[in-house]
Amino acid sequence: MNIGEIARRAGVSRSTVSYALTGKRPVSEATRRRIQDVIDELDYKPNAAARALAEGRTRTIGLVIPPAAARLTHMQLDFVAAVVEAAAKVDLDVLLSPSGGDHDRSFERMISGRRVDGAIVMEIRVQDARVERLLDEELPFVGIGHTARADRMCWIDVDYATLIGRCVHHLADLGHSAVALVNRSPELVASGYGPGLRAAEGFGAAVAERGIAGYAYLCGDDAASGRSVVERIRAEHPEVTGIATLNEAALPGVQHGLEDAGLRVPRDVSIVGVAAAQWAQDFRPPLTAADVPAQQMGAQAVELLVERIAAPDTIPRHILLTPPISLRSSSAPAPR
Amino acid sequence: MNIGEIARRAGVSRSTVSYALTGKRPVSEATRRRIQDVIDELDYKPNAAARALAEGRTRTIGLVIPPAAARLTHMQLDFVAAVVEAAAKVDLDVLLSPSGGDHDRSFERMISGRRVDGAIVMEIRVQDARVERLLDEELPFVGIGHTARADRMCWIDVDYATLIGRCVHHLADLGHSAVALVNRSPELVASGYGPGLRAAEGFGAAVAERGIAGYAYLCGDDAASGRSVVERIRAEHPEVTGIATLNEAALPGVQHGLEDAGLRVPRDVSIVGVAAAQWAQDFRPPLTAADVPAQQMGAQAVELLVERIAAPDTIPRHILLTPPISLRSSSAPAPR
DNA sequence: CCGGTTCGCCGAACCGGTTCGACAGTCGAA
DNA sequence: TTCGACTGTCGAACCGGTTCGGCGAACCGG
Repeated sequence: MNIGEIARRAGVSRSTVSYALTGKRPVSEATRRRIQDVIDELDYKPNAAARALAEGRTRTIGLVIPPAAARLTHMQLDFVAAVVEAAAKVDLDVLLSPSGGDHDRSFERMISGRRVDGAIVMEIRVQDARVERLLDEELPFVGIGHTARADRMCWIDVDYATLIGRCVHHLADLGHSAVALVNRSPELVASGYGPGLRAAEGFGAAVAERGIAGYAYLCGDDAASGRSVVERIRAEHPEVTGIATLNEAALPGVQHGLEDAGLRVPRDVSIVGVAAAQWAQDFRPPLTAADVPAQQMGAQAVELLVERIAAPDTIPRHILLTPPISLRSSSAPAPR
Repeated sequence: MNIGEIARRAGVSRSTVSYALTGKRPVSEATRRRIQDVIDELDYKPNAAARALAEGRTRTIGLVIPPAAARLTHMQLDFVAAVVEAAAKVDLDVLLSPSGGDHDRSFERMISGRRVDGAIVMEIRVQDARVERLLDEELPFVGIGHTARADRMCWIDVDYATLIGRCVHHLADLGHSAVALVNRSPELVASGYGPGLRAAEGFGAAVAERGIAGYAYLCGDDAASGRSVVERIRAEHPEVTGIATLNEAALPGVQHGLEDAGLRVPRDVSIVGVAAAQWAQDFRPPLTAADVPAQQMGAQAVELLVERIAAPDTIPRHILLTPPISLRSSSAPAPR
């Protein structure tokens, strides 16, 4: 069931079969048919490893996701699904590597074993060892998020500073005069997670601009942490009536916490977030949020990567997204 | 940067380098060190495609997930994460293929291109073309769910019939005398999705056994469908006070629908489900549910697959899980 | 001192494709 | 009628590893 077998049965040489298959050189219609018939009969499919070895490319892209320990947010999940789908559309396979900031075995295998033609790396840090590694392996890649040295790489990112800023403005417009930011986990932000850092910046700037009180909180990416951050906010700044967040995972906990404190959303406290559209809609009450277009980002990431694989030495392109805020039911005028 | 280069620099033959690397034949300590030094200096990593070609195995497993169009449930998500993690632990890479009941290009590439040593196939149907394909390619695989001819393959499944039965019994124990089943989508069940079929069976049996009224509803896998199924239930059988479900995705909608009807959970209506533990906990109110141990299933699936790759001709093993129901706050005695 | 093991390494073949140079045959133009 | 171009195919080399048979040297006991 290899190419030699096909060649023998069709009475031609192996190279002719190869050319008939790839179309890289013309083959007469008659032989092409004869070969095709044999192929159909045995339903032969070329061996991927052999082809990869000879061609020097694998027709596979790597997708580096956060380690399994940290469960993916809905946004990330939608993104992964979109990447897989977009890749399938252009006949690329997707190899998964669950790798954190430091490159581990899985990541290393993927990169230096040349198992992929390029990679999409999620959850980029401001300083990211994986990016350095990819740069000096000269493997094409696209980051979801960007490092401090943004010009050296292709990336797609969401403008968290602006979005969180808009959340604050939205709350201020509604009359809220004391708001809190529920950021991502301390570890993540400490490790230089861009969205966390930029959300804090954007929050600070917007709060200052509007002259309202703003308190930034870090919060673990889980419901329990969400609940306890509400307790802290209530204890330290009971006057807070608006919450802006990019921490999806904590939100159910935040909700529980507010309930425990006898507070209703949005009557007593408004919540505005940055989240996956579907998820924001299904939240109760439906969440006023900047809907991150994760599917679109996934498709664009693949597009960008394919482009870069084809032309690795061009100037890296960047895409910075700033989706509008969708008004839903979780925000309302401040109580008085 | 290939094995020949290493060999030349270390002053040995290519085969010796190979043996030093794999340990498949003894190499003197002195040469081993010399080779290792060269390898470290150039940080050489063997090319995966070449190795795969020569060895006849790829050190990669395939994970066949439902197509991206249908978003994954939390259960499935946890499962995927667990598989990736478990695979990484034994130095296996994971190749993703989003493929529905009919095998498509991506699936076909994976299987017949021999890109993987084995596969884990999610969302198995009672009759599944992919299973047939895998069987006649003689590629080791593990199904999540089982076909009508269960003995021919390895699988892991959740005993939905029993679990939904237990949900009914739980509701009956609480005094509910009219209950409804919110099943998965009509298309899915029509296509022979085992859990949907067996949930209906289990529901029917338990309802009959307890002598209570039971109504089975199919329901799309999304919030909107959840809302409308509640409307239908209210219209057709207003006496229903208990809902059993395995449709995670519809549940937020069910919740909204009940709210719209002025009904509170669990005061007016109890809900019992089969769902991912984490998700059930974060639901509001926390969901009484049979917590499907998705992480454990993922790990077991990998384990089973590895076993099967090592010994393809043994009798297929099966694992049927029946996790206990965790009591949370969504179920309560029937109102009277 | 000799014959048989054992140890350590080498060379060649192989895995299954792709690709390049060459060559025979046909055709058209000079 | 000859020469050049083009078409269709072949053979061989190559991609970068693994694996097997064999060979020389060291080592052993008799």
